[in-house]
Amino acid sequence: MTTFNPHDIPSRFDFAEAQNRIFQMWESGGYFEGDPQSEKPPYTVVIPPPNVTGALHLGHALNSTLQDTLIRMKRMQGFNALWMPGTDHAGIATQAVVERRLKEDEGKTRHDLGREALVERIWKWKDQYETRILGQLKQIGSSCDWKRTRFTLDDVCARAVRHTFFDLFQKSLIYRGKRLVNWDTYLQTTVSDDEVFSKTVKGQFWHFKYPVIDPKPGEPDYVIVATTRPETMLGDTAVAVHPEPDKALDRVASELREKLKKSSEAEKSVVEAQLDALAARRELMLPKLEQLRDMASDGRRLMLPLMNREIPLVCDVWAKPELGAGCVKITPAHDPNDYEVAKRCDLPMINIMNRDGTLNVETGVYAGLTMKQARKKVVEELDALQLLETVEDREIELPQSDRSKTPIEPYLADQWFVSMGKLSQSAIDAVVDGRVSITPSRYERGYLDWLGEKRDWPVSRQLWWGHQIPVWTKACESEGDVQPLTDTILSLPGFEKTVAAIQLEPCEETDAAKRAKLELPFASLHVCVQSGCEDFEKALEELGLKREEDVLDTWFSSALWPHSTLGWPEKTPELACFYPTSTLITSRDIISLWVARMVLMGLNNCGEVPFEKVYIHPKIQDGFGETMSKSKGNGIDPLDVISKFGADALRFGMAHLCTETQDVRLPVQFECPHCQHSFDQTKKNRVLPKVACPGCKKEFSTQWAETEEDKRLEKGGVISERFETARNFVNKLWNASRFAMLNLEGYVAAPIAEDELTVEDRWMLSRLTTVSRNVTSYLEDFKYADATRELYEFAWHQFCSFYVEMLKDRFADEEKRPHAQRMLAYSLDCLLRLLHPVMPFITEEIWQNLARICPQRGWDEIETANPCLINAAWPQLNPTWQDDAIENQFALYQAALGDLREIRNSQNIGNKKKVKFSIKCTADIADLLRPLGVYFSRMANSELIELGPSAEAPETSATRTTADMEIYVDLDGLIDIEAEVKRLEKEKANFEKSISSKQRQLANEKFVAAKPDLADEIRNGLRQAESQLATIAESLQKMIAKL
RNA sequence: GGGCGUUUAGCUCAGUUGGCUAGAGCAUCUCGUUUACACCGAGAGGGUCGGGGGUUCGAGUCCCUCAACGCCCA
Repeated sequence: MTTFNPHDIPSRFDFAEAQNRIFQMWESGGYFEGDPQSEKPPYTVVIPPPNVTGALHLGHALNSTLQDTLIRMKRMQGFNALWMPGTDHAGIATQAVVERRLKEDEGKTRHDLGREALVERIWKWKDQYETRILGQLKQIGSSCDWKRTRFTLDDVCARAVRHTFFDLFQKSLIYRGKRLVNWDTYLQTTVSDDEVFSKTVKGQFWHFKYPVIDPKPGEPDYVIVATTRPETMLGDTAVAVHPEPDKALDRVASELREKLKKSSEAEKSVVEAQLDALAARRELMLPKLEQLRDMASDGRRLMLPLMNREIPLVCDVWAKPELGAGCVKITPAHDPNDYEVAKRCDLPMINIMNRDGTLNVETGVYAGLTMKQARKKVVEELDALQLLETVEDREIELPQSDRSKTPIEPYLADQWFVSMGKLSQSAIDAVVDGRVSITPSRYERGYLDWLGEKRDWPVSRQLWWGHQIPVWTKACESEGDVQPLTDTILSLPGFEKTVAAIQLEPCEETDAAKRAKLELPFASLHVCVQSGCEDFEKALEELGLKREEDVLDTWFSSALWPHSTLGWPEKTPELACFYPTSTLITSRDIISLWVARMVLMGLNNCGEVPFEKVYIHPKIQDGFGETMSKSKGNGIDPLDVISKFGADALRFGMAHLCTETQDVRLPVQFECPHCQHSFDQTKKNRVLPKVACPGCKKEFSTQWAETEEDKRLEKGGVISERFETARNFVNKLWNASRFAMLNLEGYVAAPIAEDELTVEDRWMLSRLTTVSRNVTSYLEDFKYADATRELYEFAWHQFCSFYVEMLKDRFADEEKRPHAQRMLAYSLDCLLRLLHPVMPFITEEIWQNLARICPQRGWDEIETANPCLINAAWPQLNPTWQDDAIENQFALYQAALGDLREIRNSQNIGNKKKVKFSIKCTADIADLLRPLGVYFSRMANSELIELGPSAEAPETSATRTTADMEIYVDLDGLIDIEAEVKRLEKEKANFEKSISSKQRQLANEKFVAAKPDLADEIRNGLRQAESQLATIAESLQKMIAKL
């Protein structure tokens, strides 16, 4: 072992060198590992698995920092801590990225490649990004149990998914049915609602006439319907009118009147005009609307043009009497609202579209046309038939797929659903009765509301990347086929209830004749097979059953994450030890998508909630309040921040900004790679392929660089100066420790003698006690910003600025030195422990350096320091050290020092010039100040000449008055009278302001009566302030006389 | 359209149950290299708390309202 010389410690912490070394030391030492056999109480956190779509950004860095801080504290507190890492296969997102690349690079679609080859490519992508993501997490310092890293599509998770699916299938909580889904015709898949965004585009509103069949006298020959999508009329199965047009119009009118009451002046006229129009419409239209209603009730039918299909006129509340002609065409298979109408009115649903977005055989001569072509043809032909009434221009909301950026078509498809009634209720109960708590509690409501809807969860996705649904299906042409097939399956070798489960799905079309016409089977037989029964699967296939091609929604596997990662359904020691987990830390946008589903799946599969606490952390925004994302160009890579400021600074900065109510706003800067100059990103420059540095004028490239020329430029970093404060703090801590080690030479371990404790020692112990208690409870309550603020203030402005400064004098004194060294070692030791969860690297580095100089430390009992800080004990100081009297005593000294320094500054006295000063105060105060008097010299280069009631102001002096004392600084030959007059005048004004405010309050009889105690306090304060003002006025007089 | 949140110093944020002159970091200005640290030290200037109204002896804090911004759900 080389000898350790503290003089060799550099004045900067070389984080780039240290981080990897320290991380490897932790990892190889097994410190990250949770031990299922441990006697210690478990504490478990599962990571929200990042998507393997791409690299991590600062939002992940925040998320990881918070989890790591918590798990590190718990580990130090003696828990058997486990932070379970992993990544998510992210179904559609990942497949879309790889498909897009395939298209761009090779001009191929997934169909050119085939399922197997595409999935293979996605695995390659996954491996590449997973490595990168896990690397990023490690760089941040995440103390996950990396050996347990899981992936939502790996074998362990796959078994859990299959087991869950089988269980739900068997309980009939999974079923197949037809539903209207968001269909992406480009990716040929359904997309979930949250993957759909609306775009406002200019469109048209066509009004068509549908002839009435056999109108009675007085009835119109046709009704008028309006649509923004004419081609859908091919699938119309009804026209609806409102059942109570009168009441409906009344309701609209009363809503408008409500709105009018709330309207600002500007809006009022608009609303009034709407009301007038409504009244006029009522006058004109109501009889016609009522007539239509009566026709519908009477069973009048319409002839759907072009298709020449008879369709009914029905009554339904979806029709809006306040709009158009009051009639609405119903296309159940291609509009969500119409779909609901069809269910209410028992209407047929005609699917007119193929999977690729072209029209199908149901449309007859239109089959094969695209939607766009069909629209043109339909309009032209209706026009030719003189059935086109009018066309209006109108802005329409067009739903688009977030993934492919193409329009969404509502589409009726076979889908697997999870029945949510019971499952949702179990998750609602868990939060209501407090088995799961959500912090901040305001997020509970969204969770409960969402679950309360109990909408069934469509889980099939027409993708290739994911868990393929483990169901084999065969259609039974007739009723007679069902039993034999069932019997055959039941008699297959290996059939057991634990291996396979059967569901019979009768055809929705109950009319046998119609089924025959549409070539529909009588029923479908579904067999769900457990994992590990390949032979049985084969046997099914030999019977002609085909496996479902769809895969499961990615959230299905994520929902199992807390128990699937621990090996469920096997009864593993891990599951027994670490489930339920302790805390989940995540962001608010996936509370319903993920958190709620984990709760209900955890309850279903394990009978216990998956976690006790959920902490929802803020979101990261840029300086403009916009969410960061790579696609906007304002995204910051955590690695850029780490390479510039270090992982500890990134972490500290993140935690420091993590307050309860606010999102984190982080102004984003470019950093010039040529001159390191950094400058703000603007909405303009953040999307450019290259940017010129305003400092050195040289250009650098950005993530948008595409041309070879641009790519040749050096790439500029994207960072935020928000982390400077944290970096400075790291440096401060580093140097304070360096100083400590430089002064710990000759340290001899021994218990700290209480009778040797000085006032400042006891102050430090009191502070340490309070700070460690506060930091502990802040972190337990997820108040990260409060915890870091407390640590920052304490470490910098108390430990460094006062305690360490004061120790300098004591180190110089051979006699006092050993005690001072023990105190310093002890308090630094404690500070390092407290800071470790937030700043693990630098604290570990200092800890190990410190151990080389003082391997044994302690208070009354001396112990050999733990080899690593990562699993050293969390500080638990003796609460009796907390001492208000000592802290007040110290505050007196700090107040006097502050005044001294201010006088020196305002008098422009150079640091090297020593001044003399006196303090006039009571004998009691003097006793309190005396032990600290010696430090005025070091801290303000000032010598305390006299202290006590008899102190007097020298002939030429500057004066400062506090509640407890008057400070006279002897400025013989130095005084700047004008400056002193100015300062005193300002001081006087302040006091006058304060006095008059107090007087005003005391003159308020009601206040004095209501709060006598507070009034007394103010009265005292007033007396003091008045006496101080008198002193100031006197000094001011004297000064003015000298002018 | 509904819900939640935010608006405090040039910037990023604190501000407990309403109560004495509203705090911090960065930035700015002044002074300063004394045995850790210029990624440092000392000090100063700077805000009437988004607008309006109300409750109260007293409002950044409670209530109403308007406005802007952000997120979630329709």
